[in-house]
Amino acid sequence: MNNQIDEDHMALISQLYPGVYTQMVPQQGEAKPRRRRRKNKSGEGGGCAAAKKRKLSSEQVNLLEMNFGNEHKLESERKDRLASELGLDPRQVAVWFQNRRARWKNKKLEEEYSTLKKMHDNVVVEKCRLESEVLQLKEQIMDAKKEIQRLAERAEGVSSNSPSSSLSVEAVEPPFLGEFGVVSEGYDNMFYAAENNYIHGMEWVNLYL
DNA sequence: CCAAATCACCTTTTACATCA
DNA sequence: ATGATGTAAAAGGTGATTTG
Repeated sequence: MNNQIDEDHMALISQLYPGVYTQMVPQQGEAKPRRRRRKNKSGEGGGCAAAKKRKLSSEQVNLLEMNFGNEHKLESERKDRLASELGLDPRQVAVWFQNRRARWKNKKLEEEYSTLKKMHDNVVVEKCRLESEVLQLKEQIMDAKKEIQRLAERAEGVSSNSPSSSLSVEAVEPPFLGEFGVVSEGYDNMFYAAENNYIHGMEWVNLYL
């Protein structure tokens, strides 16, 4: 791949002549505020030997990770011990732990969010299921109502001289259908709307599972 | 000292452009 | 036309600094 000199060269060109190539790159994503990169203060060509030393070795990181696994907090005694063990400045160890804690917390939050989202999605699915169940039950009630009506009419026809026809719809309906009667006035549209949208709603939800 | 935000730099990936 | 190569920009990762 590219060597360091080439990369520095590229970086320098893009820094000194922003826009030389950018015009060729078409829109695509749209809107991209980007932090411009500043080069080393010690001048581009030079080596600026000392103050660099980025990137810890994998051995160092492994040991740090092990310690972080045991305990996220870092008492100064452990910090100093770790630092000498790793050949690092205690300050570096402290910074590493700070960054690690912050990034661990972020990760944790993301996991928590995705768990909650899954739970929410499941609740939405369950809600749809219950709504369709309500529709089904409502239909059963209507059928039962019709049946009662039918039986009442038949009974009326057979014994019209009977003084007390306890099978009249009015006599049976109030205690049982009363609250549904109220519901059917105001909420019918909602339920039917739910029925009409039911399949679409479910499919939409499934996209997120 | 800590958490949170941000910076600075490095590496990798992506999207094009150019060339053989 | 097509695969290889070069390049800028974007995205991702991480050590370090600043701020409250």
